[in-house]
Amino acid sequence: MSKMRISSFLKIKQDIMGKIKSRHWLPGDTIPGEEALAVEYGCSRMTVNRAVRELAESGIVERRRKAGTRIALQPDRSAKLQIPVVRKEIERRGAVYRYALLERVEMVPPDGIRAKLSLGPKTKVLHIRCLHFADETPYQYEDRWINLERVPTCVDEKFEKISPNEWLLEREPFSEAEHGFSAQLADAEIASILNIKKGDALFVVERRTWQDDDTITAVQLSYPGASYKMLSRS
Amino acid sequence: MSKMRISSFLKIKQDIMGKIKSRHWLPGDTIPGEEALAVEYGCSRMTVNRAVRELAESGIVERRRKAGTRIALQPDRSAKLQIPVVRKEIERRGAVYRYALLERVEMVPPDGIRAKLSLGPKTKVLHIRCLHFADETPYQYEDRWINLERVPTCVDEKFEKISPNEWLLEREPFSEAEHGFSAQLADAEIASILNIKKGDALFVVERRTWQDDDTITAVQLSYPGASYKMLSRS
DNA sequence: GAGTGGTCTAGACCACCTG
DNA sequence: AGGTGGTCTAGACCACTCA
Repeated sequence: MSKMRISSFLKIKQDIMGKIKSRHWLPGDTIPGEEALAVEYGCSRMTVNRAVRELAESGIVERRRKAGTRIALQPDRSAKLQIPVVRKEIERRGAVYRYALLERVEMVPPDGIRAKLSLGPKTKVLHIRCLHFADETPYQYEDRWINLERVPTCVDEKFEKISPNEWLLEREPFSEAEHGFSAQLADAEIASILNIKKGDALFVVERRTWQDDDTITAVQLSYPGASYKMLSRS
Repeated sequence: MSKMRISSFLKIKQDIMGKIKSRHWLPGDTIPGEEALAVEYGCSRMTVNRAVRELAESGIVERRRKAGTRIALQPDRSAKLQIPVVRKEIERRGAVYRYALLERVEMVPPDGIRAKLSLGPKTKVLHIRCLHFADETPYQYEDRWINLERVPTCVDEKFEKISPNEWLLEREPFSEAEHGFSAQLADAEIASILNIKKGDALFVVERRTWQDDDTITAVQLSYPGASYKMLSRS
C-alpha cells in the first residue's frame, strides 16, 4: 500500500476508480472501510468520506452501514439531460425567437388528460396550444394543460406575450418532473402547424410536473424530427 | 432571523429553497456568506458549506470566491436519464431477450465515421450490426463502430453470443459518453430489419464514448418509435 | 451487540477573484 | 489587498443493519 501524502478527495476518487479499472477490485467486492482508507491515504476520515460518498452518488459503489462499501455490479449508463427554456435554446443558435399563441381555453379536461394530471372529476384546467419559431421557421409545437386548482393565478395571464413555459418556470421553482421521449409521425394537423409534410418524423417530449404531490402541468412538445437533436454529455 | 437549533445540511438546504420559493430571495440576489449563515443556523461552517455546495451542484445557486453566492437566474431543467443495458431493459418488461449478430467486419472506415471517431487516416475499426429481440419481436437495431487501436482485444471476440454493448461495458468502465436523440423515418433496409413499414417513425439514439481523450466507440441505436418511450424522473 | 457509514464540530490554511 | 468559498483535520456521537 503506497501512502499518499497529498490528500485530496479528488485524488482518492481517481485512485479508487483506477483500482476498479485495473481489475484490482472487481464488481461485487467489498473495499476497505473509511477508517482503513484514511490510514492508507494518510488523511482524515472526512476526506475519504467525501470521496467515497461521491462515488456512491454516481452509482459506482454501493454503501450500507455495517455491510460496508461494494463495487457496483452493473452500473447503468446515465446521462444528464439539460432541457433548456425554448427561447434560450433558439437564441443560443443565433436565431431570432418568436412566440405565437394558437389557443387558450379554460375547460374541464377530457378523461385522458384528467388521468394524466391525477385530477378530481370536475377540476378545471387551462389548455394552451402555442408555437415557438426560430428565424420565423416553426421550431417547437407546445400543447399544454395546467391544473387551475394548483395554479389559479394563470387565469389572469393571457399568454400572448410570454409562453407558459417561461411563466411557469418563474413561479413554480423546484418542481419535480417526469420526461418521456418518443418518435411519432406528423398527422395532418401538426404537419400544417409545423409547416412540414404529413408523415414526417416528429421528436416528441412529454413532461409532467409536480410539486408536493400535486400535478401542476402536463405538456407535449413536438419538434420536426430531422432538424432536432437533443444532446447530453455525461 | 430565527436560529435553528437542530442543524442539518438538509434542513438548511430546504430553508434556503423555501426563501427562494417565497420570493424572500430573488434570482440574482446575493445571499449571506457561509460564516454568516453558520451563525444564523447555529452550526459550523462545514455544515453550511455542504448545504450550499449541493445547491450549487444542482444549479440552484451560483458561487464564486470573493463574489459570494447568488440565486441562479434561470436554472435549466435537467433530467437524469438512465440508459440501461438493452438486455436488462427487455427482461424488466418480462419479455424474453434474444440477440442476433447481423454483420461483423474489420475495415478502414468511411470518412464520416472516421471523423466521428476522431481517428487517423488508416486506423482500422470493427463495424458491427446486430439486433435485439423482445419475445422474438425486433426491439432495437444496433449499428456500431469500435476503434481497434483503442480496443484491440475485440478482434478475438466473435460477438455471436454476447452483444458488443455488454462486452464493452464490462471492459471499459468510467468512459465518458455523449448522447444524441432524434426522430427519423425508417428507410427500406431498416424497415425490413425491424419488421416495420418503410416510413414508420424511428426513435434514434446516437452515442459516442471516450476515455482519456480516445474515442472508443460510436453507436446508433434505432427503436420502432411508436413502441418506445424513454423515461426519466428528475 | 458491534462495526460500519452519516453527520457534525471548531478550528485551520489556501486559492481565487473582485473591488 | 482582502473577503469569499474550497478544502482539510482530528476528533465526536449517532443510526443503521448485519450477524
